[in-house]
Amino acid sequence: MKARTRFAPSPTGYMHIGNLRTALYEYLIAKSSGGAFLLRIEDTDQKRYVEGATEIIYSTLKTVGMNWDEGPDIGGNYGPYIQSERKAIYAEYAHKLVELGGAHYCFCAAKEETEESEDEENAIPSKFQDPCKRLSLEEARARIAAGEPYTVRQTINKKGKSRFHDEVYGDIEIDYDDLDEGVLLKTDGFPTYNFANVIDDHLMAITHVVRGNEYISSTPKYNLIYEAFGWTPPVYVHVPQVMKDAQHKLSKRNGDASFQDLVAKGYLPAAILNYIALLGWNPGDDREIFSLAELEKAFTVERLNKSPAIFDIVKLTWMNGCYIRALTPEEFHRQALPWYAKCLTRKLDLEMLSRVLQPRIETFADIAAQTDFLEKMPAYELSLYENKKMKTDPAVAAQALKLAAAKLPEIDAWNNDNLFAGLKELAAANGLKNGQILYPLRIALSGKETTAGGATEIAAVLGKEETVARVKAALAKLEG
RNA sequence: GACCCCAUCGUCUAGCGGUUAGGACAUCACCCUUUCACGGUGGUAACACGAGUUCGAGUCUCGUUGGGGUCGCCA
Repeated sequence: MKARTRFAPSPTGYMHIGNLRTALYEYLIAKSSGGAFLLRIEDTDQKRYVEGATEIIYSTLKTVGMNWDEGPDIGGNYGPYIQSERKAIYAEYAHKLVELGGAHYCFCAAKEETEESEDEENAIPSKFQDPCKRLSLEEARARIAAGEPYTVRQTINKKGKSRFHDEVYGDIEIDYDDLDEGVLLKTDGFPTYNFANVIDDHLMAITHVVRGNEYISSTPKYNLIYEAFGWTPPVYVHVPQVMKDAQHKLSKRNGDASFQDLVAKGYLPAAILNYIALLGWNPGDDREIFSLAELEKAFTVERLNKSPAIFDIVKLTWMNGCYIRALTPEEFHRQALPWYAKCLTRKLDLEMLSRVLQPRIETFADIAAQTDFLEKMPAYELSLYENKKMKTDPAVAAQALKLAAAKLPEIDAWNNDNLFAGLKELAAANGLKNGQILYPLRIALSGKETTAGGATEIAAVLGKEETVARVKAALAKLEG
């Protein structure tokens, strides 16, 4: 069976990780069955609309390669795909639902927005009992005709248990008495999510509804609407939350990273996508590295998990390192260039630098910390030359650097292999261990005990002139 | 508060009645090595608790505890 799924975000700002993961599962369900993945913009709350949010949604999906088959920008046979353009459709179905007995007109004033009072947490919400339910249809229509503002509110008269099946959570049973008669069509004529999602999913022939498990409790209400219209509900796939820690879910309000933030921090879109796929899903074997195409092949809803998963930036970082190392050297260099531009102005052998950095960094943001000494030689203590393992101290360093200062200008083909061979030879000729010459040289060139790359690699990146200058400066410091 | 959901190493997870409870990240040790990193080897580390069912329970049932969610003219 070819599945039709939809990603239906509301344009309220950035794209958060949990959202993207939901989109991914929707995409995978559709694609693994040879079906269609569509994009629908849920902008029925004009108060929350954020300028540019739709573009973020488009660009995020495109960046990770999740292309949609139908959507606001490309159209399709079930449009329009922006809810604000479907207002008339919802009104039509809302009135029809009233006639079918699944809803009623309501003239109650909107519930006032509760101030953030200190006892808000202690307040016990009670089920709303709508007095308008007793109004006759004629009476209600007369008031509407008279221009009175109204809403369409769901009518729930059923008794007993509502049951539905969820692909992840299994069979769920909720008492009809526990369901709220929520507003379906607002005073402004826009539908609420509770109504629009049912109408659209049916009209757009959606077969699988994938959404956060916070919707489990209200799913029976949606089923009642499907039922009233005589429609078949979709297959439900409720997915667990993506958490920041055991208590809090990942959210922008807590300052948690969005997809855009992660990319800006030097994470590769493919790595982010791979990581979040595994937050709540696993292939059943030990594989962890998946491209989107590979996920399409391996994905099945049966292997979706039902417990919440904590987003672990440390593991994402490791995975990003895997993706960075898997890049071709040319591609790595191309992607590193803008990061170099941010922190380096000196003339350096950047291609050599890329070769040094690629196996050592986990995110592109690591570049700055790994290269700061290249830009400007930092101040350092003479005691840095003291190293037991390398058998060096300031005296050995002075001797080694003096030899190096004489040797380095003679090296013409300035590359790592030549430098290393030359200095190794120099050490042997003078009865020194490799480390006794290379370790002091690194200090002289970097002012650091440890660096990405060895002494000769740093020299290769710095170039002959700067290398010789730094060695001379170090000698002066040692003898000073 | 009512209702719903969840519960294996610190984290992501495998496990679908019989396992020395496996893998990955992190962490520790060692090896490799011009330091670092990569890579390799090995170690520490988990079935929330209590009853039941069963010859046998991480796996099934019930309860307890803990956590999350819903109860908006937000989605």
